[in-house]
Parts: sequence; structure tokens; C-alpha cells
Amino acid sequence: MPEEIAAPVTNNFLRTIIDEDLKSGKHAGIVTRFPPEPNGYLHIGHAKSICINFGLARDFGGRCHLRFDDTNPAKEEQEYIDSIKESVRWLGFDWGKHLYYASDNFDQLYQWAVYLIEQGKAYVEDLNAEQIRAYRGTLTEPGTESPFRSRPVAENSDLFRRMKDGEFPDGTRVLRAKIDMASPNMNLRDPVLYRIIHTPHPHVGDTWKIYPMYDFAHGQTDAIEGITHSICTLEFESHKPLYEWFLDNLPVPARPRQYEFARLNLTYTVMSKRKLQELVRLGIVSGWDDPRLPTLEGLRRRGYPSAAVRSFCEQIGVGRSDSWIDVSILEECVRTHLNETAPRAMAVLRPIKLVIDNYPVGQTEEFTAANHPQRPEMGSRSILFSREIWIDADDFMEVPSKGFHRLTIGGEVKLRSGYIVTCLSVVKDGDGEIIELHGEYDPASREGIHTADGRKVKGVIHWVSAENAVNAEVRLFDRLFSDPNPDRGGIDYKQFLNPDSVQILTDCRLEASLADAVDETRYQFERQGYFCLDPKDAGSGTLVFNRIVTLRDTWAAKK
RNA sequence: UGGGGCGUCGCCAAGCGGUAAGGCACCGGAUUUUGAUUCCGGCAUUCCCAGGUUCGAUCCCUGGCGCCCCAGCCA
Repeated sequence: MPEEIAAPVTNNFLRTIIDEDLKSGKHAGIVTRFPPEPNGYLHIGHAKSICINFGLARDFGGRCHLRFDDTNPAKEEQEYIDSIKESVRWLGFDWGKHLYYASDNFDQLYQWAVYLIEQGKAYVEDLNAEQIRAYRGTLTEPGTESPFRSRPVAENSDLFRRMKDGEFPDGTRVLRAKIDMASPNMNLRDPVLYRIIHTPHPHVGDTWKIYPMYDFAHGQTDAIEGITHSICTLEFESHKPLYEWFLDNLPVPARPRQYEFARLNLTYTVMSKRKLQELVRLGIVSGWDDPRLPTLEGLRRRGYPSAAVRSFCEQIGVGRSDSWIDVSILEECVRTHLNETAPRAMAVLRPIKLVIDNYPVGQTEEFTAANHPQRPEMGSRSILFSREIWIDADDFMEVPSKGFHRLTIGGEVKLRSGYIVTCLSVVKDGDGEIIELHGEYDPASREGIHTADGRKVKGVIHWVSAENAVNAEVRLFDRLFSDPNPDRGGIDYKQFLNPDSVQILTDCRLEASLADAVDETRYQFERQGYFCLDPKDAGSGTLVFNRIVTLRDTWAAKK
């Protein structure tokens, strides 16, 4: 693999903070973490977080942990744990021996909850969820203290122990921190610390009947792991005072700091777990790895190189203002990477036969075609020329539109790596559908794009010999939605589904060398785009290609 | 309407009191057997608005305006 394209490293507020912390000696080294809850599959938004956390650790000589924030067994599954690990690896990051689970700290967390009770800073709540909500007040009105808030310490201790022992059913009691029911910050109005859940946990099984809430687990876990910079998204900002309250009131071994950045929003797609889930459940997409989805498994199956996803994450930067990134930036990163690395090949997606009448029946020739026009070290391959060849329907127009410089009747065109040919006639069936084209070639035109009389041929088209072409299915993917922001409120996002987000072409003719296409290799089908074998459906003699992304097409854009 | 945060080119984003980096997009032009690539050139007298402080402000102060987040026993 070629070396990673060095992305211009622009400064950002996190780098500035870390620089200062290191310079001032506040930290000798940095420790970050990527802390997904294993309740679903990762998507490109997570990739941003992964690149930030692992990238910062890499750039500043620190380390980054992979931590499963598994505090809610009702939503988590082993399948997600496995998928997440695989996706992080695919993205090219390595947590080494630093794989952790919040649930590994359940004993410690429980001890700390007991400690808070003993300090008179936590109490067992008997009010139900609905009552708790009512007592919490509103954004503009202070809450009301629960009648159980002044429960004696001994009673709290006893009740909490019995909650842990599984004596009470789900939802009957919770443990709450005693902070301030009148706080303008809702998170400080006696937040719930523990709830009762009698559901087996994917990592710790059925040892626990009570589970800590995110707020009671995250900061403490950061402290236990020695995280120096706990980086999360903006919506956790109002949790920071709580995060710090626990660090202040518990005998934690370290003092991590939380920093927030703006999460990634991408146009023409949806990112919320709920919507992604619905697309899968409704069968609108084929699964979590559908190549049109922004999931990491989807992008991977689509053929996006992980290096391109990484450079995308570098390029969009990290800030604190809400932003919408246009998907075209992601696509451009993919093109940039693939242009340099992908071997070229010729593939006719919508074949029409062109018969070269002045080329002898039965004769063939082998031409040499470079695998990459700018990189001779990538070698070359031989392609077969014969009397009958396939060309793309898009490259022929009986009545050419203005500016069209491909094949027309009476017009000439250069066959890439081959001869100049002229089309002389069209054969149609009764319905007026084109059956085949007839034409002639210029034997002296193997090299260059000039005719014998010195004219320069404007068009160059791809083609494949009918003699040895291989058949394949090619899937052309496009954006899943036709609106830049299908996720906007008020309207059902499914209204914006792009009806042509996938086109399956089953009768494609590819150059013979593609019969040996390799799984991990991305090819450029010249003049069309980048393609790779579908990792799921290709194999055992069946060729199925996915279009990763088209080539830039200023001609099509102009039309 | 309580609290917190954000507002620099079409989209991101540097800048942190000394006179607007970069990327993507876009527009020209050159090279090209991919209408691709590459290459050159252009692209914010101006930083949400209005006042103020200062020799000097995108950066400081005041007041507006706009957008986002918080009322899960989700994370």
C-alpha cells in the first residue's frame, strides 16, 4: 500500500489544550478513549470520534483505549461488541491491550455508591418514573424535593443492598444523588445513579440486578483508566458539572477532564440509530452493511478505503459549532485515494455490439494497456481486439446532442488503447431498438488520436472484445436520499428516499483480466468510476461489482 | 421565557489585539489515447448586527439578533 496521503494538519482547540497541558507539565502524556455503547453498529459519525481520539493519542505520543460503555443490558448485545471492534480495526486503529468494559468496574462503582449513601449524598427513591418526572420541575421552574430524600442513611444502605440482591422488580426503586432540586441545570436535580434491571448482561452475565447510569459510570471509569482527556460530543456539555460533581465527591484515583466537540452531520443521509434501524427493519436497505448506508460496515462493503475515511475525518476538522458536511467531500476523499491506487480496466456496463466490417473474420490482436496512466510501475496487461466488440450504449448517439463527442453515425472515435473506428450504420429491430452497430477501423491508428490525414479525434471510449469478454453483475449505487437533509424535522425522512439509489445491471461485459479480480482490489473502470467485488455476493465464479463512486464528470454536470 | 453553547467565503476551518491560512466547491486557461488525473490562475477591504475601548479589534467590553443542547429509571 502506498503511504498515507499526509493530510495538512490544521490546528484545533483540542490540540491547543493538549499542547498546553503537556507544556505546563499538567500531564506527562495523554490518554484518550473511544467509548461506544454496544447497542448498534458504528457509522461515519463514530469514525470522526475514533479518528479524533486515536489520532490525538498517536500524534501526541499517548494512548487510546477502546471502552465499551455497557451500563444498560437492556440494549446491548455481543454482536455489537464484535462488530464495533472489527470496525475500529478496519479503520486502522489499534487499542493494543487497552480494551475495557465499563462493566468491569461495577464492583468499584457499587462501592462508591455505598460511599455516597454513607456521606448522606445519595438516597433510595421510591417514587416511580412518572412521579420523579413531575417532581423534577421544568426548564423554567425549580423541582420539588422527594419525600424520600431525607431517608436515614441506614435505611438507604439497607434498601440499596437489597436492590443489588435482586429483591425488587424493575422500576420499583432507584438510587439518586442528593444535589439540588432547584438547579438551573436539570442534570443536577438529584440525578438517578442506579436502576434495577433484571436482564442478563452481554459481558457480565447475570451477576448484577442494578446498573449504574451513564453519568455515574463515565467519569469514574475515565478516572480508573487514567484518561486525561475525555472527549465527547456537544450534547454532553450540560452533563459536565455532574461529571465533575462525582469526581469531587468520590475518592477517585485521577482527575480526567471532559471536552466536547460538534458531532458530524452529513448531507443526503441519516445517521440516527433509530432511522438506520428502521431502514433495515423495513427492508428499504438490505442490512446494516448495505453499501448505501453510512455505517462503517456499509462503507466498507461499498468499497470505501479506510484511508479515505480517515483523510475525510482529518479534512473536516474538529470544532464546536454545529456543522453540515456535504457528502461530496467524503466522495472526493475516496476519489483522491483511489485515483492514485486503483488499477485501470475496461468494462462495458450497457453493451451494444459494434461490428468492424473491414476487420477480418476470425482475426484477433493483443494490445498492451497500462494499468495506470501516471504510474508505469503498476505495470500493464494485454487486452484482446477482434472484429466484434462491445461498447457502451451511452457512448453512441444516432443524433448527437450539442457537444457530444463520442460515437455517432459517420463519426469517428478512438478506442482506448486500440484503433480509431468510424460508425457507418445502425441495425435495428422492429421496435426501433438498436441491435448492433457497423463500422470500420483505421489500421494505421494504433498509436495516438490522430487520423491518417492528421485530424485529431475528439472522443476516446472504452470497449471490450466480444471474443473473450466476461459477464458480470454491476451495482450502481447512488445517494440513499434525494434531499440534502432528509432528517429535518416535521417531515418523514422516508419521503426523501431516492428511488434510484441502486441500479443493478446484470448483463455487463468486462475485459477478460477482470475474471481474476481480487477481493480487496479496487479498480477504476475507465471513464466510469471505481468498482470492487462485492465481498458478500461475489465469488465461486460469479462476478458482482459494486460501484464505489463515479469519476468526476464535468461533461455530465454541464448537461 | 431557566441554564449552557455556537455564529469567519457556497460547505468545513485556521486565526486568540497588529491589519483574513488551508481544504472542498466554483470560474478561467494549459497538458492529456479516461469529457478522469495533473498543472497554472481567479475566488472574504472583510469576520451575525449595533455601539464602545484602543494608534489599531474577527479577536476585549456592552447591547441586540439567529441557531443548537438540557425536563430518560438512554448513552
